[in-house]
Amino acid sequence: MGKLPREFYTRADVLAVARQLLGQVLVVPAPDGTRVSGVIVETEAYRGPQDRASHAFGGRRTNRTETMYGIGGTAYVYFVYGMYHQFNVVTNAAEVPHAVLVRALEPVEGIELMRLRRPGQPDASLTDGPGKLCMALGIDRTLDRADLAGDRVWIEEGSQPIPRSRIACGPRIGIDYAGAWASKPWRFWLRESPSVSRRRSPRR
DNA sequence: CGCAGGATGGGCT
DNA sequence: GCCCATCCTGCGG
Repeated sequence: MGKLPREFYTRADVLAVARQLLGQVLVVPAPDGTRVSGVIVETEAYRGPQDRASHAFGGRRTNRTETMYGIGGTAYVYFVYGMYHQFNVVTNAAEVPHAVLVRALEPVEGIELMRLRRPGQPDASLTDGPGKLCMALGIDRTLDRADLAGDRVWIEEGSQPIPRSRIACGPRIGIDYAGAWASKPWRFWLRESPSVSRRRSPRR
């Protein structure tokens, strides 16, 4: 399976990109060169500068948010809560700060290494959250601004197309401060996936 | 199972 | 000095 082409990311509709990232495969090579990967099963769209929940709300442009003003197909990785990282994909043209947060994966390759990186955790929670998947794949700020067309982190086409009926949507998580924007249904997930994040979405 | 509380540090007002 | 696009543990039912 090949890497998703630049044109996948540079499209103007960040909601479409967020939906269509479901089923694709996020890959990060381990230090020994082996692959650690997972199928993307949950995403959220962030549409700055209008979107109050976006770090780029109001056109805010700082050293951290500068990444989002790059061209679609760039990794935006930042640090939160003093101990976690979040992996996002920049979309749209340069200077348009849109991005998609990857919230959960279904582990595919490198599961042994994921277990070492997530000691004491059951397999079911190796990558079922945005901070967890970064730990499992070894994603940190050194990957901020990485080009997804490069060889440090990338996304490959999944093996099967995802029918629309398998995709669910709802409000984004952890952005209650964002007023009306907090209720927009810009979170997308694969309905039947056991790996979708648990927080505020109790299993069945 | 659910929920409360703590950890922990960079980013920005 | 306050705010987080979170996770984990421990405790109660």
